[in-house]
Amino acid sequence: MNVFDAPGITAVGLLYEVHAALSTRFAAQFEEHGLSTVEFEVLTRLARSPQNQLRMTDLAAQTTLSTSGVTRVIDRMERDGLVTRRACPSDRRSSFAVVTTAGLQRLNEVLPGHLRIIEEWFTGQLDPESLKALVGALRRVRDAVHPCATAGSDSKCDETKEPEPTA
Amino acid sequence: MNVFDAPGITAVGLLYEVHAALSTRFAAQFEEHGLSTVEFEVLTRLARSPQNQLRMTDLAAQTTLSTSGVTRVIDRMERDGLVTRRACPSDRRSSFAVVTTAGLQRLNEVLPGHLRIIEEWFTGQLDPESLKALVGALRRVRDAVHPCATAGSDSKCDETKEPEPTA
DNA sequence: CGGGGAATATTGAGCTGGCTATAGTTGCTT
DNA sequence: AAGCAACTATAGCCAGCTCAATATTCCCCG
Repeated sequence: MNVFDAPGITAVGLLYEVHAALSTRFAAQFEEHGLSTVEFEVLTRLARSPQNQLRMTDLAAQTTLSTSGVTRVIDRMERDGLVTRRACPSDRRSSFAVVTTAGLQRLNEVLPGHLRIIEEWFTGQLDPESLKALVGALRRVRDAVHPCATAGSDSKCDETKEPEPTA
Repeated sequence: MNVFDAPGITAVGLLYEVHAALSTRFAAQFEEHGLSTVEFEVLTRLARSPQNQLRMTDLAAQTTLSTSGVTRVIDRMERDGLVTRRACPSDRRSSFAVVTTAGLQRLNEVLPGHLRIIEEWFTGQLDPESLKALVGALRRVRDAVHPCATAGSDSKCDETKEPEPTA
């Protein structure tokens, strides 16, 4: 009847609802372990990077934060002992954020519950074919609207840009 | 090999990526018309409500904002002439937010482009069967993790809680 | 070499939203 | 009928983020 019932609106609305529900649930579990969502994201990104480290700029590119946002979240996490800063030997402008053993341990405390929630709230709700269809459709959309897609052969978008882990 | 390649992580990561890409694109278009994402969401919610109005509390329940957040966004939108406050005749504690004709006009300026972006970035990337599968899967997850689902027969979750329009 | 433009991280200023307290209102209960 | 608990909107305070400005460093090109 009205525009708000358009199929596209419904689909996007569902996507937003699921995203919001998952985000809220994830955040609640992160908080049980004294982490915010961005802190978990930073830990994850660092832990899956070579030598458990990433330049501030690259960390910003892999998260939803600006570079100044990264500076501040690393400030907090360094204060809490989860990461440290390390000067880049080859470029004195850059500095690395390195996850500490305490940071890795914190991540290991959080991950099992995180995976359990994903299973309980998301993947476990779908039979394998539906999940495969969902992932396939999302991947197609992602590939089509990926920042690289619109920027053409932008070299900034190299293969190191992985799907965001969960946050 | 490592935990980050678990299927659930990949699926959630894709969901987050698509959500982030759409959010960013939507926000850019909203900004062309001088609206923020929450302002668009408020306009949409009001416009699809009876008499173009909603109590502050109900508006908060239908958005991602707290009640004080709603107070403030309505402050800004009232200042910009998009909505007005109206006292509730039957309950002097409540007040309605009512969308003005200027607000409706602004919404009508934004919506066509919004729908076009949804088509271009999302639904248009999928063949009809894939889109149907995607919507079906999302709906199943949504129904399973919907706030009402965990709260049991919580009367606060009535049928007026629709899928979020797009933001 | 050496200068100008790009890149990098950080800081300050400002905006936005949540949490909590508060004041006013309602309606139930005894 | 009175009191009390719940509800409603708002204001104060604070956390976290982005944007713009800044200082330092790198690189390219003459």
